[in-house]
Amino acid sequence: MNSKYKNILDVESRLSNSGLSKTIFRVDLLNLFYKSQKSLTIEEVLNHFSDSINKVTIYRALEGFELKGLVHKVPDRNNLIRYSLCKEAECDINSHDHQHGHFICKRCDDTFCLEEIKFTEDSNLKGFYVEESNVVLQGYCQACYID
Amino acid sequence: MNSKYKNILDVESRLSNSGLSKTIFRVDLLNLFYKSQKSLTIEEVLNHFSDSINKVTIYRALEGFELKGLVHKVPDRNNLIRYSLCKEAECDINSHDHQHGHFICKRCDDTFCLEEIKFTEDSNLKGFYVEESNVVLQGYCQACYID
DNA sequence: TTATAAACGCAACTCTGTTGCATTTTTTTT
DNA sequence: AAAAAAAATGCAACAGAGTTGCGTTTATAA
Repeated sequence: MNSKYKNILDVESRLSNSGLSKTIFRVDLLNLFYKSQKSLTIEEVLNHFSDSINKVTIYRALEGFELKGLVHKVPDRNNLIRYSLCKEAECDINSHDHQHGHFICKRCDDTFCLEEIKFTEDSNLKGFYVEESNVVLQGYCQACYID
Repeated sequence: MNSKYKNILDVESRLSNSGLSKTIFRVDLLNLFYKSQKSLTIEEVLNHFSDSINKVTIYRALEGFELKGLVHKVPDRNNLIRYSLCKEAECDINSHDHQHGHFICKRCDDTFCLEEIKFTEDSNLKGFYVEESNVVLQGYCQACYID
């Protein structure tokens, strides 16, 4: 059993367990996130499917994935909707729990999840009830940092 | 000399020192940020001026303010353009230097700057050249947290 | 296999933000 | 203080991301 096949199995069970239909497109879409291991905008998803999928379908699929705890929105330099895969241990249908950071590249505009960066909540924060925390770094990623 | 008058003087000199024209609108706009001490969207600015100012003028004024280091963009829950006042000590025409955090309320969608939250850069971050860092917290602000 | 529910595609639409250009206001120069 | 130059403003038209409604198709449950 190769890793690709295993991947698809995992993906299908994640969809089923979340109460989402296992359509060809949704399996491929979730697999795309697993394979690319990066955050994606709607446009990037559209390009990957060579415009064979309607953009509305993409918006709705990702909206559904987010609701079920499969993906989460990440900040985007151009204020676009951008999603990243959730860790199975952190999120589910009931709640998202993200403590990791994000890095936004100022040149390629990509957003990366940084699992090694954790922000520990300061419960002394007066007047704010904090549910999620998120560190956003900006700069240049390896590919774009040529001085 | 009351505080309001003093405020306007400061505002006018900040505009002049930045090489911006002291138009009635721009003085009022910068003053609005000083007085309200919160982040503002274009819509909120439009409402404040009761639509007497063209939206294009607001976009361009804030774009200019940002370029000169007077205001900075802050994350917005609805992916809108949202600005907050810069500290004089931190930013100028040459560069923005923000180390403070932001809190986004999930109910009123407001964004607050949290000066008490600092994120210290981790220079061990492999493969990323970090220029700016920003902590984004989400939850409920005091006004909206009614359990 | 049929009934029910979820997902999809299309078209039209809303909304935020942008661009070009003519006009006005501010600042600089003489 | 007047003229010239530069910056700011308003209008209209536009661009692009994201949304909504609805009829059709596909998947799931009975």
